[in-house]
Amino acid sequence: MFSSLTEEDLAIMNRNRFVVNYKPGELIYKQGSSFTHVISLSTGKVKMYIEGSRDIIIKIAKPVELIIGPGIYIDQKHYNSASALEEVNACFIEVGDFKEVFRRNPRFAEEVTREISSKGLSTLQKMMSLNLKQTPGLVAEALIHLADDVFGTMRYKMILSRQELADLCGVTKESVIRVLKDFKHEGIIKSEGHYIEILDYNMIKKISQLG
Amino acid sequence: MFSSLTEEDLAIMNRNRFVVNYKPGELIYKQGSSFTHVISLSTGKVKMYIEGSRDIIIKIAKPVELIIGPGIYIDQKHYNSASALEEVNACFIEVGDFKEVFRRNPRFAEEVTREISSKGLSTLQKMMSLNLKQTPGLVAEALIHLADDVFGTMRYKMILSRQELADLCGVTKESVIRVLKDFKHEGIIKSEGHYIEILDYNMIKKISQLG
DNA sequence: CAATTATGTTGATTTAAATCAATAAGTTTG
DNA sequence: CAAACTTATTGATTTAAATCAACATAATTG
Repeated sequence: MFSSLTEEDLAIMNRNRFVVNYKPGELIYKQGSSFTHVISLSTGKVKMYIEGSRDIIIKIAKPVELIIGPGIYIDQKHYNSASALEEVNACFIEVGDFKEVFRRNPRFAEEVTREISSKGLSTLQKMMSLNLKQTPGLVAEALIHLADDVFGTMRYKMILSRQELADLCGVTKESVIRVLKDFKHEGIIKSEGHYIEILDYNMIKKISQLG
Repeated sequence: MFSSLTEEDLAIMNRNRFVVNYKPGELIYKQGSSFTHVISLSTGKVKMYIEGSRDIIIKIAKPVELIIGPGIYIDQKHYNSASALEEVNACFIEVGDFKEVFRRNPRFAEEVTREISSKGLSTLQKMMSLNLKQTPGLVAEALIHLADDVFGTMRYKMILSRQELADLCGVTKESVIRVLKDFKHEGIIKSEGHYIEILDYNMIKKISQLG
């Protein structure tokens, strides 16, 4: 992802680096708190969410991903919260060290800017969906995000509670449940135990796109 | 805004710089098109909007503001459209020249990253509002944006049509009209001709915050 | 393993806002 | 300046989804 890093650059970022282990459900950082470290997610999936009058899950981050937000060059605050969905190992790099490399290495600076932009854009596009699509489209979109981006398979263990799935869709848990039921009856998805399987990918894609 | 620029930096950006004049209503650039220039808005207000199944106005840009989006370091595409609300003069800087300075001057790079992050964050926060607030709160928020950020006065000429105001609030024009009527009856705002005046700023702020 | 608590499901009701439809007020132009 | 057209306003109706309330299932714990 950051192909431009030299040995020296890496040495700088390793100076104060440390690793932390989180248990499922534990908070990694909280919206509004000080943005002191860039986090490289080594193992385990992470719930990235914005807290407002209700929570909105913007994405499920998976290894190996750099967790960095717009606050790093604004006011050094976090603009979302992150919590572990599974056992997580995360590598913390001091913002000061990170910024030092940013200044040393212009190509890295470009890559970082692209990374921040790219994450911001994905979040924005998610929020656009929440505004434009209705419930079935939103649930379809969430199920596709999980299949394509998070698990990489059509069948996966639903590690989110119904409430969390609702937060990912930006609707109430009752609405999600009803739509899932419909999808099941229409043979688009299957669910057994905690597993969900997308049976008709084309159909669910279509529902997601039509909104 | 970009205090770090040296004479040499400016010379690079001036190499291919040119100015364009737009009449009210004219399109400055279109979502999806190639992001070839960073734009410095010299005079006139600009409507920044995202086109989807319906338009959403993300903000009204005013002079002197740098118009730059996340696409510059992703795929060199525009992720929104911009059109002139008034007569506009805009200064075009080639993306190549801009990026050259970004690489030359690390402090400028930081400032640019902050600028892109900051714009992205504002847009995101607007979209969050659209999701969480209901119509009166959204209309209040839009009126405040115009008063505080765009015009800097409590009384201003409403240069947006009702449809555009609706697009700024993320609701239908009928809904906007009804809420404006309510605000008027409650003595929160006044309108004569094309002018709007906020009479009770505290109240409208409260409505905006409560949602 | 029974009891308690949390999570999930279903149906009934309410509600906010969109849509639909008709009319009014402004603008533009031949 | 009247006709044609666009934009704004108002009221009636529909609709999607939230809320509310009851119950079921699963998970946890003494």
